Amino acid sequence: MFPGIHEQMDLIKRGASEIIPEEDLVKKLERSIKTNTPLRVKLGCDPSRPDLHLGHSVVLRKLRQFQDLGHQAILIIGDFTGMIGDPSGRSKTRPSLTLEQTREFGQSYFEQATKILSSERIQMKYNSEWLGAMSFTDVIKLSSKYTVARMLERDDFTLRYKAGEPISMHEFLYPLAQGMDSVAIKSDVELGGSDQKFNLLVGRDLQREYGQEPQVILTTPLLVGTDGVEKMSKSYDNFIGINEPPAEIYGKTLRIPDTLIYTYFELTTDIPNAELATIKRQLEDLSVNPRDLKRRLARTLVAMYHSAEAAQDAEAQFDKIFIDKEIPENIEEYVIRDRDGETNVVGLMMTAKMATSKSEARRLIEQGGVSIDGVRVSDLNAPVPTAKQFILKVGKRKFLKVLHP
RNA sequence: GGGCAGGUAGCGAAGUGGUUAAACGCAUCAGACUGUAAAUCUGACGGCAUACGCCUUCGGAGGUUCGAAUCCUUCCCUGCCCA
Repeated sequence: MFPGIHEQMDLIKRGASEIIPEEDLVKKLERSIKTNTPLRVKLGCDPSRPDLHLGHSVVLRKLRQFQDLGHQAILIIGDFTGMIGDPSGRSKTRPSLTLEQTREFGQSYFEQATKILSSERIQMKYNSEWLGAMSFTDVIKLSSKYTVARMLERDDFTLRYKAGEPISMHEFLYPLAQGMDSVAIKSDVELGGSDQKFNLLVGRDLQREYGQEPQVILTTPLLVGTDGVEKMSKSYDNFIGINEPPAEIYGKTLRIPDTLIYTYFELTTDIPNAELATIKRQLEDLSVNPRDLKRRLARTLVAMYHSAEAAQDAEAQFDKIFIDKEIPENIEEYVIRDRDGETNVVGLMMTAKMATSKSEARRLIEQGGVSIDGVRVSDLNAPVPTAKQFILKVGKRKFLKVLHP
């Protein structure tokens, strides 16, 4: 029923950043094959940000591979831990959420995650189920199992501590809470981004404390965002969301720096290893224009989250707008209503939400960023055209079809 | 509990009574150049006013003053040291 051990390890190791300890994973797999029992593979989700992006997809795809190998995926929605906010990689305390908010986000997270995961061999659990049931006594017992010095080993804590930045007590509880998740579901393997390493290791310690065989941890690299500098994250606004429309995914992908092309192919697509090697070579010897590889990457991603047709479409639209400088086909429409505020272009931009203030609208016009039906608006007092409908373009990529009632 | 240092625009960081809507850097946005890449260059970057100018901002509240981010009182928040 399960593929052979080498076949499994090959797939599992691909794109993994660390497996700790690897020999334990081999042992677990061997036993799984022998006893015909799937491994319980855990992935904790932080529901504080409800929109999944390619950065999340890296580890989700890893989980998917385990599913494909016949193992059991267990998605933990951290509704309870979401109230703490994971301090990983943060230089600041995160805002805490209410249980209700995290629940809501959790549901949406699951829906999005299943775009990547298989609907077979998957379980979803909210960790409030067991964490919420713990008494203060339980929490004291739990915290007695870890020392302050060990907590401070964690890079981000150390950095913050040395920099004189605040660290709240409850943040120390986060790794412990996450570790309890592993105890609660008796996980064999836990996946996470490489910034999760510490938390995942705590899970091992706690399982041992609670008399279980420690989980193996597998970390995946952090995907660099579209800015080419920071890790992909909503708060840096450098993300490509898996729920975004085809045109967005396509356009954003084409805007990533060339240096990321290979990594994106490697971590976010299913392109076979042999192809990957070719791409790497092409990028190195420049036998292919990097732009063409990037276009392929963009098509691949749109196809993954939408469809092959959508990918073709997105590319055609893109070329039309940016290469032929034409206007796209499906533009949002706006019907003029408030005639007082919309006698000139500046007012129209405001009410149609193409600018956040009149000052901004003026600024955009002054800088030559606004055009109507392809003609640059140069007059700050330019009246709204009387034509039945016209195309308002702001910046490079914001279009609006404006209609008179 | 005591002592000290801080809280300035998205972030970092100047500014200690008036010419400060507030230097500078980063981020952002627009334009040029391009492959909507990177790099680079130019400009903008609180709001309202085409401009003059006006209004609102420097943790919160109150006060002193012709005038405060800058002085005083008080409250909230943070870090460090001592106990």
